[in-house]
Amino acid sequence: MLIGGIAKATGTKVNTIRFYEDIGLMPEAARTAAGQRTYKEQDVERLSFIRHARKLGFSIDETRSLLSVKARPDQSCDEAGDIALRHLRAVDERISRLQALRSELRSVVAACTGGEVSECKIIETLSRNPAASSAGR
Amino acid sequence: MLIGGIAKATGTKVNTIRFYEDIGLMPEAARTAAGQRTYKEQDVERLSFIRHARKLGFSIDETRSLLSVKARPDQSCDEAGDIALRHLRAVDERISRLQALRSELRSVVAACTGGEVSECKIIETLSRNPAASSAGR
DNA sequence: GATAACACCTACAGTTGCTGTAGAGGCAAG
DNA sequence: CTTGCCTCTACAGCAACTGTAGGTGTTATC
Repeated sequence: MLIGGIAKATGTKVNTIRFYEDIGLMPEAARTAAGQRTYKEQDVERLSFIRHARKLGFSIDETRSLLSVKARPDQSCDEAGDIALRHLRAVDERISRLQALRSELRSVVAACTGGEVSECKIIETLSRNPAASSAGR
Repeated sequence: MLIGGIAKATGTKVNTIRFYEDIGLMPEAARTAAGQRTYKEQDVERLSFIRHARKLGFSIDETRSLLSVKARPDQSCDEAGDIALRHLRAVDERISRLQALRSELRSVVAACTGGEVSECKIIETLSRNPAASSAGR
């Protein structure tokens, strides 16, 4: 199986696969005599795992950790649990932030009366000092 | 007022202000004889506007559009309304995606029994093919 | 055997929105 | 006149890819 095959099988772009190899997330692929990368079922599985983790929003580094946990099947999976829990908390926080943002945006949108800019509450709202309440991180 | 002053006044990093000038989001600042940038109240207001828009998640380009709408106070603010509405929709979508992701993550986390990796549902879950249901964008 | 079409190769620039660093020069206080 | 902080330019780096250029391999058809 060449790189295009594994790309299709996993829904990953070819360049992305080479990128994963560059950064060591995928192992260096075996090559044909002409230098083309070849892959086996094992590689497809690993790449699927990576893509799934990435879709769940795990960073490359977290994905790397999950992979290394996976590689030691006889040890405790607490580490994986930790990573996932930490990530869940981060997602929770992102959702709350986005929800707060949404409610502010909604009131901004509702304030648009369609009149002239000088009367437009959107522009007015944005012109007010935002730094007052939120602690910038 | 020098760049450090406006930086403090708006909670923006100095480098970020220079960056905004580079990309034309802030006008080229007037300079002292020695070449140091100087700012007036007007600039503080513009930068505050920008920061507020950015905190609401508007992209640099959207912010640029909002600024140009702001600059024409005698015209209709429909354009600003459009931008804000489009952005609201995008935020809505991001929230739904994150919520879906969260529920998947929750079940992943709940599946961790603390035992060995070979029994760990986290690793198992991630190993399953993720491409089945979700239409990648 | 020639040619076309397509997959693959390396290497690197570009994306977004900054942030950090290096090395040099300005400016007020002691 | 030195110390210490501010400012300057110019550029590298972050995440996580994506896209491009310019070249080579492979396969199918004529």
